[in-house]
Amino acid sequence: MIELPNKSPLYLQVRDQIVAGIAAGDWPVGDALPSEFELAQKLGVSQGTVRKGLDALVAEGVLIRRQGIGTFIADAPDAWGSAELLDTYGVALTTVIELLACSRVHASDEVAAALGLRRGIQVYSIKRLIRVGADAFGVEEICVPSDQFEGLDARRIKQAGGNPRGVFLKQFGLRLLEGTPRLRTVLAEREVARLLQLEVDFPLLESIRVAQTLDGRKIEWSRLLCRTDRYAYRPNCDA
Amino acid sequence: MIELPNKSPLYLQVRDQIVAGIAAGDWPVGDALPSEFELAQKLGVSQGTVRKGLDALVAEGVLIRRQGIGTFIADAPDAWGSAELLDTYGVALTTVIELLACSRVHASDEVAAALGLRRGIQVYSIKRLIRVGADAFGVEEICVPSDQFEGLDARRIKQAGGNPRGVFLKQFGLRLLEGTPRLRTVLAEREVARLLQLEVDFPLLESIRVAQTLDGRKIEWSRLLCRTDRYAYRPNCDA
DNA sequence: GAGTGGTCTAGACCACAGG
DNA sequence: CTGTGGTCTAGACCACTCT
Repeated sequence: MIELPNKSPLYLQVRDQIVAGIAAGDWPVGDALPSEFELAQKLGVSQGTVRKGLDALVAEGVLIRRQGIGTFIADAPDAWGSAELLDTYGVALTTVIELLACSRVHASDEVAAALGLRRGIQVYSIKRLIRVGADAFGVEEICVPSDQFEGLDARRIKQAGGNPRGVFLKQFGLRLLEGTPRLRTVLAEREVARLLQLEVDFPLLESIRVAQTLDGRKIEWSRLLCRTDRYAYRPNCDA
Repeated sequence: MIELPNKSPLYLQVRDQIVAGIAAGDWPVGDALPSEFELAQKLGVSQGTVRKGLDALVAEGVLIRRQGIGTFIADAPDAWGSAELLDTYGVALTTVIELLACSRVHASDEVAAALGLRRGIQVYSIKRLIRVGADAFGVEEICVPSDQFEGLDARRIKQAGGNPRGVFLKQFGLRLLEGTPRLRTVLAEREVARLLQLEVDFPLLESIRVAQTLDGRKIEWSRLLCRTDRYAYRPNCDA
């Protein structure tokens, strides 16, 4: 394609061009990319090479192919939605998410370390309650550096159907890929116990993840605390 | 390739042929497959099609490609080895596995249900202790139907370096692909508490997985019970 | 029918490992 | 040097969706 004697394979350069185009907002969410043949011509490579370049993005869930129709920019799935909740007999349950708060706070040392930020820098903290039916299943906290998401607030998240990832993508142009969780069991502290209507020190499952942008910058830290006496949690770790 | 008007794409048929060849023991663990061009000629397809057919198996870890050398049958990774153990600051730790027992027992209802077996049928139960340094981190139980692994015992597992998957593959010709875990927090029962040198009711993390063969038969159930007060557990769920 | 993704080929060249 | 995996092309055809 371009004249630069870049030694990386052409299909990776194609991938990078597409990623750059997405980041630049060439094609908003839901839009179709140019066809594989168009892209091939525009980039000066063959259709097969374009196809291979897009394969990885399709596998990552960034693009969606529909035979006979086109290739589309995928919407941002909810961070929580990428997991499954099972009852004690393995049947999948559906959940409802309730936005509790979105506030600007100082990053805890843990969050700062995980995201490679200076200690005490400001982050947005988004708290959500996850219900299954009338039952409170878990609470989730999401932290992102405030300088990358200036003006984030509960209103904007609610407008996006309560999905922070949707706001990150559509309002701030950042798509996040989930990392694999770090798991522990912890005992419920007072605030969490209250939200989940459990006694203090009830044993909970903690799942901490760091998500990164398409170009590999770690940018979101999240922690899920949930009860697993009535349900089992099945993370899904692609990324 | 073959004359059957099979409507599945050629590269999937190639994949199936290779899988069949592996199952038939055409190439033992560590052996090289014929080159991509040889396979192409033998199967009557082009090299690109063979390559695409092998891609999935490479991604699944069944095959290993080495540029300039060849494509090799991968060894069976230890089920536990596919996870990571982190200390409280995110540094990866190495573990040592100790085989505790391998016995023939009646399947619990849970195991039978997970593997689609008749209730109470016989299974082999393999128990292992996972240490980090001198510290007992967790206990793992693996159950497989006894009729598929006639003659399995502790001696054979020890000969394979304590890795049951190695025995399954090399002695019984069955390669297993890991499923995603179902997670819960549970309280330590007496036997587990004793093995981990913890008091009864100490909160543990439980991770239950079902692994299946290359052709999709669920055949192994495993449960890990581990302490996460000093360590964090990071499963790795590819499959 | 026209346009899209999905597959396949034959042949070419490159990058790498080994004798 | 040869043989391997790894990339790339040009062109072909199929399968699907929409109009």
